[in-house]
Amino acid sequence: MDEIEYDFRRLEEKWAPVWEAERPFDVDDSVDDRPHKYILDMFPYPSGDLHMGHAEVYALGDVLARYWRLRGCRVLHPIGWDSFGLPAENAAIKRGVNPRDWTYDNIAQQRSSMKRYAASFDWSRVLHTSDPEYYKWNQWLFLEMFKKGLAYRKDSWVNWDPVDQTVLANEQVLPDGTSERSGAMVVKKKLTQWYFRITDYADRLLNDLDRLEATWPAKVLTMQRNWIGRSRGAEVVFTVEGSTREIPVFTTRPDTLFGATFMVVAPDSDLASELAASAEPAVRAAFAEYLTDVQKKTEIERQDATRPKTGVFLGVNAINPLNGESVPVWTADYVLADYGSGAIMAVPAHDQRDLDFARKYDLPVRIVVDVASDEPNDPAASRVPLTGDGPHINSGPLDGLNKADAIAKAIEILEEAGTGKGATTYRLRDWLISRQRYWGTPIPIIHGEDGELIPVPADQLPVVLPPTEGLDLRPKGSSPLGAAEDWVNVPDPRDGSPARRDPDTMDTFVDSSWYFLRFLSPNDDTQAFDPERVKAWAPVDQYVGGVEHAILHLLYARFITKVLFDLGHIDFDEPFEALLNQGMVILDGSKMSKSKGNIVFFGEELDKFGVDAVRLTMAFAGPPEDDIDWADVSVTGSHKFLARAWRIADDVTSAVGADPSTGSAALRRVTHKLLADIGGLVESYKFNVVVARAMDLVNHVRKEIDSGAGAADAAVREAAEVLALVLSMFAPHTAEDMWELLGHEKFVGLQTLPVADESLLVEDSITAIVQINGKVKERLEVATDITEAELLERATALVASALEGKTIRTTIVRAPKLVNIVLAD
RNA sequence: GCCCCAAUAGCCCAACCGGCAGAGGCAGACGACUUAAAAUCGUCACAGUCAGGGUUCGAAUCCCUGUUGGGGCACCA
Repeated sequence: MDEIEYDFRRLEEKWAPVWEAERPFDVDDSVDDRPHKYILDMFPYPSGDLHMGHAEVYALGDVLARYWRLRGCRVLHPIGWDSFGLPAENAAIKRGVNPRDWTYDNIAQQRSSMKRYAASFDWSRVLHTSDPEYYKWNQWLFLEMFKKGLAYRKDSWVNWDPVDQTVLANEQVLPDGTSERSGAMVVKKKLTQWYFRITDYADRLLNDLDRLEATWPAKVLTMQRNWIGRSRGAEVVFTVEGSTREIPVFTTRPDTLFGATFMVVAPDSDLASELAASAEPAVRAAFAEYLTDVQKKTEIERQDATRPKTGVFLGVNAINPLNGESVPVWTADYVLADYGSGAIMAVPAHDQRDLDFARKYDLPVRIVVDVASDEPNDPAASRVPLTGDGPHINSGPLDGLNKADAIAKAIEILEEAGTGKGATTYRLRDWLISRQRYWGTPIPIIHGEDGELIPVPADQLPVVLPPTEGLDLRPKGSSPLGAAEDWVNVPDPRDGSPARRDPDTMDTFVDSSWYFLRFLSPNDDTQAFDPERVKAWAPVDQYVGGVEHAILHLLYARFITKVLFDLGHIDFDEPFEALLNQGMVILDGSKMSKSKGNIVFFGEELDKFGVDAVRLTMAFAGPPEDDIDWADVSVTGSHKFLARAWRIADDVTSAVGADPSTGSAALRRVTHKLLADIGGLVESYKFNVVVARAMDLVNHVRKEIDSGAGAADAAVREAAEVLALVLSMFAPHTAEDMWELLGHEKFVGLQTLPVADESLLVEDSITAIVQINGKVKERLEVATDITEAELLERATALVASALEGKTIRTTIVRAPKLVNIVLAD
């Protein structure tokens, strides 16, 4: 008797070298008419070794990649590294090593862990965003955008991280006002920086989310919609009294123009300074003092909506273009300089913030919408503004109209008079992409002595980072590259006169916003991506990654895709057809962290239970989007199941090709039911259910072998083969070995899943239930094609005693499953 | 404060269109094998679906209210 037992170490050592040598999952550029599927897992950042979060995402992504291969598709499943970024640089500074060495050492470690984990990646097309061969095309992309005016410089208030000593994009500042990277409280600084004009794409980025409704998580769609934050309304131009100076305001409620009793300008806006400058000295002093106060406030203080309103009168009045009324102009920090025009008309009767301010400074409150209510409607007394709908009053031409009609009418009047127009604004701001740090893609711009911005000529790309030798990488508020004299001083491409390179590097989110295209032709040194390959593979059919990128990375990738579409480089404008966000791996109800000491180590889990058991556990723990509490799952249980499955393949004694129709029909039904259901289950991400069904099949086969048809039955072989195929998605070593035990040639992962035989699924009898008043009373075996009349007759006969003396009010018959007899009371 | 999602056995989770609450696993009890243990194999038990109301012949499933947990947004005019 064969004494070999299931031993995950033996299987890993047996199969890893075979896959490494034969590369079954590499995809070449040959033409192939199978359907193509591009399955992409978010590529990792190389900080240390892989952790349990990686273990989850790469297990689940691989289930999908391997599933589509079993379905006969040609699958592209690449991997690479998002290897530029601050952590590398900070770690390098701390340890005195080169950020490049630190990064590539970590990549080497992660790469070997990833290979051990046996995800079916195409290892022939690995890319690292920190390779000049990659970032050359990042620079190309930047210049494409620069030429179209989509990359530009402006002087503005920016988010400054005082720890990392660099600017941050709005998306990198957390709601509490801290930096998502360093955790430091972000401060505002006025600096000239590079931006991408993402706001030009706000409408499309918002509207196109509708197309992703069925295939992206609702949560991500909501977050993106909130982030873009479109508001429709009107721009209304007020004029400063006794001057020609104009104050444009944005409002969503132009219908309440007659209720505007004052105006508010953001204190940190240019407009406020200008207005104050021409005011009398007392006002100037008061403004200066207020501005200083405001700028001392942290973001978190400023954003606290419950904070009492403060402000200063600017000493001027402005004329309401609709009714000619003169209203005072104030400045207050509840108005933001960088939203709308940085100024508002205040309608205290119908807006909470304006009402709070009016009450504080005793400004008039005028009701212009007659909101129906039983309570007395007096916002000035109740402190509650009237935000409902109703006929307008005190509003001249708008009187009697409801909200929607009054808004339309107000815009019409403004447009006719040339004092305003319908307008839309967004919460989304332009994407600030320059960073004052070393380890990133150099911005390929040369600053001429005359201040001109000159693109680095295409034949001089890439602009390669200078060596770190002699550079001080410590954060100091300006890019370390500026000190690399040999690098930064270059001849002006126009005439050879002295010029300087732009010393900043790009936000690493630029790198990751198009990497999915580079995977299609990673070694092409003539272009960023090959249009033929793009046509064959893109867009990505299935993207898999963490919800932490719900806004940042996904919004940027969508934006860049639309830019590339507009520039004619690609013919689609959404990068990711479907998105799966996996949850986190946690421990004992909380996030794993070094400081809490509650960490499960990736390598240790693999050592203890084996790669296959860990991967299977990731899939089996629950719905993929839920968090997995490692304390709640049993990797041992997974291991036991795999051993049980493997032994079945070992037990099979029938020959390859044995005709299953001669075998156990009951077992065949279970096997084929799984085959029939597996597609729907995997495609709706119910991997845990697939595993449960595979366990069920194992239980049935075991029973059949031990106390049924026996190991030689052909249906047992059929079930074992299906098991090997299904398990290849979760447990590649075990499945490959089972496939071999069953007498087949490698590779199980390149096989096609058999189609379910429908005729085996048809049951000829079923258990019908008999209810009285909706309560189950009896069960009976009936033919599946029983008629309603016959079913009712048999059911009635069965419960005859219970019906005695009762009046039947009605009967519900759902043949062949159910009869419900409803009695009159 | 506003919006969204969830709640099923001791635990993790299933349940197609409203039709017998249970597919699977963990933990548990018992048995077989064993000198014994582990491994293995087998058997068993356990909830009426967060609470309350409604619709329906019939509700875990649909509707309303609330509780708890999670997430998002939050001075964006």
